[in-house]
Amino acid sequence: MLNKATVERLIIYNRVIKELKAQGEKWVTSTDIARALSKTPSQVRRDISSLGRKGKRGVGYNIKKLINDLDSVLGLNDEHCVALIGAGNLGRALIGYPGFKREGFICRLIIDNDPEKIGSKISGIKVESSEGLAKKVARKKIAIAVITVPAEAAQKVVDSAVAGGIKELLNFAPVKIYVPEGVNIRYVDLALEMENLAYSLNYRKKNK
Amino acid sequence: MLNKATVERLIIYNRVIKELKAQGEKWVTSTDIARALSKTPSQVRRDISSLGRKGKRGVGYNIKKLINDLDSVLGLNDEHCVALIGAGNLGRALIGYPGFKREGFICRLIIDNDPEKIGSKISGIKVESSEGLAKKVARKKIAIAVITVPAEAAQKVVDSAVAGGIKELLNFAPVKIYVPEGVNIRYVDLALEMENLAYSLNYRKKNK
DNA sequence: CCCTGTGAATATTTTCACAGCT
DNA sequence: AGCTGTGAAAATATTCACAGGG
Repeated sequence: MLNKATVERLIIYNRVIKELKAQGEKWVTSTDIARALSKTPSQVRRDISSLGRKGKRGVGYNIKKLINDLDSVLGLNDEHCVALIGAGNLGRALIGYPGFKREGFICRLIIDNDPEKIGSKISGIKVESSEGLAKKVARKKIAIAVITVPAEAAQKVVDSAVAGGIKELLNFAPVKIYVPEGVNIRYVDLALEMENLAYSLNYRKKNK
Repeated sequence: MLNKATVERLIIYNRVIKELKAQGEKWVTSTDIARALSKTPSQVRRDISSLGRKGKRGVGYNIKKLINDLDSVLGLNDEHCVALIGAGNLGRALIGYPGFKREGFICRLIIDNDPEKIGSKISGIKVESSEGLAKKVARKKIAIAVITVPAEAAQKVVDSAVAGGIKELLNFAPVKIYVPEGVNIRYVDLALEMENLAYSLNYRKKNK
């Protein structure tokens, strides 16, 4: 298991290299990648060597082979079934996001408890209530749940999703969620991002 | 300047403690906070002591004073003027997000180049084109820009925003943005989040 | 000669462990 | 007795620097 920071960097390397491939490049060096990302070449080499891939000394990495390895390690060769839990503005924005489908994430289930939304369709998928969520998730073999419900509803829907067998979650609700050992939950917290900016703004002001 | 990881934790401590305050608590210990966040008490104490605040040995921290210090260090006592650049689904979701205003972030400028949107109002603010963006930003004394334009437009609007004096940006476009020394840009990258989940899903599958 | 792969060195972050105040 | 504040230790992460293959 690679560490979190390494995986995040590998994902970005993969993007950059795919960009180069699209431009017709065949080889890339650690220095090229590093420059595109404001990292050190040494770190790029360390990260790539953790994949086991061997570059050619004096030349660099073969782009095609490197992308193969990256896609394979990162799990981007298969499609992944996703459930969207919470069909508000944010949820709808995510589903409509072009990178979503392109990278192999297929939304197969949309859940919302607003009676006005239940039964309507979003991007061709019918909105269902959270009644029997665990079963719905299991039946559709959902692998990833994206949580965009209000904070107070989040723990409950996560519990149901986990009961339905989901082990990978992306949570947008600004609240700490407890999951059993072995379940992976990532947080995207917009207020937290904004507050980070407020901190550095404030720091700047105080130390002017 | 506190390090990034410490600031992120302090922001969360602040939330947890405000919650406790709302429940009528007057004192909190490092262990209480740690438990709510799955961190170690030792780390909580280190983080809080980096604020300079002194707790009471044998008792813990006075919640009211601690919140004061946190709000003051984190810059949450003042309001911050925000520009939303890109008024698509995601941008509109952000502006409508309740935590946004509550935490003191006021949207004062909305930019979009879709002719259908220009002149219309979102949350009471008129949508303007990106023409003369630097001046618009400077005139309204915007401190923070939230970038939700498509990837290919992102670098350009960031350049204008920075030319207009903005030093704090939150970027949702899935592309590396170059900013001058001294400008702070944070990334929220939904595809990256999803790909992280794909990695651990894949890892799980391979090592079953 | 150029660039990788990697041991060793360095830097950073987290945790331990305990003295000391209330 | 209980919990903080903090040196010191441990664990992690990053960078240096160079041997060695193409």
